[in-house]
Amino acid sequence: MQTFYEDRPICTVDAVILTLEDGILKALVHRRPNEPYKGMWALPGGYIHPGEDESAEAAVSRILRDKMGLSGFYLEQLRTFSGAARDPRGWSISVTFIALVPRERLPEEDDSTCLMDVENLPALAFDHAELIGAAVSRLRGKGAYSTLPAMLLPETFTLPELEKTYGAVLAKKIDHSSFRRKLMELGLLEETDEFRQTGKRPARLYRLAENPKTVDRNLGTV
Amino acid sequence: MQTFYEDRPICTVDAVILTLEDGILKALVHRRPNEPYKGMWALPGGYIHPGEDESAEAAVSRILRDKMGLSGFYLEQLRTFSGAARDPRGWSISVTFIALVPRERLPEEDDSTCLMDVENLPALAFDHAELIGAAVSRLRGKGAYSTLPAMLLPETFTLPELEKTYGAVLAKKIDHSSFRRKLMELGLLEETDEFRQTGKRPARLYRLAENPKTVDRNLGTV
DNA sequence: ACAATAGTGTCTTTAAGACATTATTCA
DNA sequence: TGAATAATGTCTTAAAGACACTATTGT
Repeated sequence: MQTFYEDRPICTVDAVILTLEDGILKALVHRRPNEPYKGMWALPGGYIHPGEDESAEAAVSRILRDKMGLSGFYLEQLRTFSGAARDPRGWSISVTFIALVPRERLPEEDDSTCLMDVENLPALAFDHAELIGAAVSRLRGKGAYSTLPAMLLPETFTLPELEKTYGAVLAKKIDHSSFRRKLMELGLLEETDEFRQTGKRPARLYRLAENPKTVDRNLGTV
Repeated sequence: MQTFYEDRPICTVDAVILTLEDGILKALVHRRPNEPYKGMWALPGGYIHPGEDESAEAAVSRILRDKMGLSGFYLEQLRTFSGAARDPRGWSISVTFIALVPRERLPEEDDSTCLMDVENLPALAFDHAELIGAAVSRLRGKGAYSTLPAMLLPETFTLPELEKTYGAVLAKKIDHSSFRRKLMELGLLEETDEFRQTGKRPARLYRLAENPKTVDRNLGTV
């Protein structure tokens, strides 16, 4: 019976869930409960269910919802990894996605779920370390020219928080004067009349303006 | 027997082959010789052959080589389209690629092969019009910040040719003074000591410097 | 000589970057 | 009142954009 499958690849989706914890960009991994790579850290993912899923996007949404109750987060297709070598079960395709989720919406860490510093990954199952690398590159590349990093924050946030987020994502120091200036000139933010106090002086809360996400100006200054 | 396949999607690759003809950005399409959509214009593509192909990239390379003798061109993964609705044969995945090929390396047009102006597409099979749209957006987006458009030209080219190419890809007028200045300052080009005469004064031929393809400065001025 | 195309020079505007200053809170 | 964090102002530098000019060819 297995032979009937030989000419159709195994089709899976995987998600690189990125978040920010203590100013560090981290990826969510879980211990694989089954073979292959049983017990190893791996990205959340699973088979596409043609009977159930409208598309690969729908498949990954279903899996993240069912496995960890996530919904309403930023999701974008990264790219598709494929080949005979990447999965011992056979020739496989993984349509891979990036999810950006604020830390507080992710589950707590336990024996089977962990947030790994993307700069310091252990050995992972399959080619999952490569997938995380590709996701981080994409986020860094787009980050300086879009409001993508803001997807790592809750709906409202202060400018210092946003600045720190860009700093962590782009791995560089942000000049807050130019940063604010650009955000304001481009109309990327919407002011709220609330404030949040983390340190001394309270900071105003903002939310993203609905309009565009990608801009033509570099938001991450050196 | 068909039933055994039900839980594995159909896996195909498709290529959006873009080229420049008479200053117009065009995509290569061919008439489908078989059902479904027999006789309709469609992108070149085909099934992944797990026994034969190392990866989806290898599959699309094989198909373009076998179907039209193409090799050694610029190829990059665009994204993966998937779902139950896009192919009447069943739930399918198309790993889609962009190929940039100089016009003279493509076959002549005939009854079954045609170059279509990407701004003016007829009805195409499957979701192929959408795939072309996505490819053009990607090229336009990356084009202003990389030497990607140069992949539409032969190995050596003149600066006026390159300028026209950027103009066609980005659909805007290029200021040749700034354009030259940026290319030179960034060291993107390598001078040859040959010239080509198309109009009056002969123009020097350049080739791309091997180094980087993506830069941090906007090469396409208004 | 002149039309046409290739290539250069220079000025203005705009964005980026650096850094100093003012403002508001808590202890 | 002073330490800490939030927010603004201003000057310098660099890139983008506009446009005029010079250079080299064929007719």
